[in-house]
Amino acid sequence: MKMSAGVEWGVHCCVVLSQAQEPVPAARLAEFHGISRTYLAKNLQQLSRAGLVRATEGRDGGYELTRAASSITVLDVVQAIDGDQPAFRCTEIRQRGPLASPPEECTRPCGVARVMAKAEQAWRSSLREVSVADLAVTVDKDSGRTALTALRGWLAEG
Amino acid sequence: MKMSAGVEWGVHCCVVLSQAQEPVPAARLAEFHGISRTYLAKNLQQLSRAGLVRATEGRDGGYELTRAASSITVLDVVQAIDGDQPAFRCTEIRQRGPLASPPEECTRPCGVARVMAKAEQAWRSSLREVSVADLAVTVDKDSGRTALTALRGWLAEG
DNA sequence: GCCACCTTACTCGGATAAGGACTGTCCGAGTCGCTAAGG
DNA sequence: CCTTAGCGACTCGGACAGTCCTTATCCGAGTAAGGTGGC
Repeated sequence: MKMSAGVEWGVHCCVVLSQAQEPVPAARLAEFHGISRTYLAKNLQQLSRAGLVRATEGRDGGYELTRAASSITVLDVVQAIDGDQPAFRCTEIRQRGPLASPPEECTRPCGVARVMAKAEQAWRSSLREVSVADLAVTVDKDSGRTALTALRGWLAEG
Repeated sequence: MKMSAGVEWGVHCCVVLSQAQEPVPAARLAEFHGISRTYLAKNLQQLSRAGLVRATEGRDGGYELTRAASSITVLDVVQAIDGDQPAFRCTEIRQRGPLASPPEECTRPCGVARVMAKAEQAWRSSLREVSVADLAVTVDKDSGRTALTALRGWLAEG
């Protein structure tokens, strides 16, 4: 099981955008993180489709958050980039083979699927508890309260 | 994010093995579930490497659980087949770019990685709470208390 | 001096290749049970 | 009748292709700002 690498970029980009007062171009976000400009664009498109960020075209355009960073959860970003389909997909093998369960007994999901679904529910709940704004605070604390100030300064340079 | 399809097979196979009194060949497990015989063998090998099942060669050989079904958790099976690496892998992008964090500030994992790790911890905890024996009971209940009896009868046929 | 238009440069978006992982398959090495011959 | 050697068949294990998804990249359509010319 592997999560898309773009998720990490997307989350960090949202943290950066939470500190910006104006649209930030994708190229600038890529430069800040030292990552591929073209591929990051693809991930930002997914954030845009999910409605987390708004894209402004033309000169002085770029990306900006569509709502307050405190109301964007990490789960929102993960699902926007990595998809919202569950990791475990039941293929209903209980209905196959010589002792297949008859369809009338299969009104509820398979027992295995229920266990997996519950675990993923716990995973999503944990990610839902943390917002982009929370992350920004955490990152700032880890740096000794200097990261956000430096970030805002760097953004103003552009 | 997608979990290997073999996980579903592995869990169901463990439930079957929990009802067996003698080794069950891979071919028979595949027949029971109506799935590919050759590919299932690959997944069973992973269960064997993880020490969850024991393989007996030669005639009347096959697979059997190495310990009580009540002490084999769903998490054990998932990690045996899908790997035990975390879904989220931090690439430390905080240490890249023009405002890279100096290494001396990076003694703790990145804030984003910590959130992801906590969520996966919750996911693993949920899977750890359910054993293969629990699953067998669940499957039996869903079938109106007929599945396990039928399964044991089918196994005895061989 | 003010307004309208045009040019320009910059932005995103979707369509297009390369790589890697998962899926699926095969055949060979090893082992156990059965059989048959001998004592 | 019991022991033992040989045989046969069955088992798993690792090595080998096919296919899908993720990763990575490019170029074109659209847009807003800024400059320029006219009024």
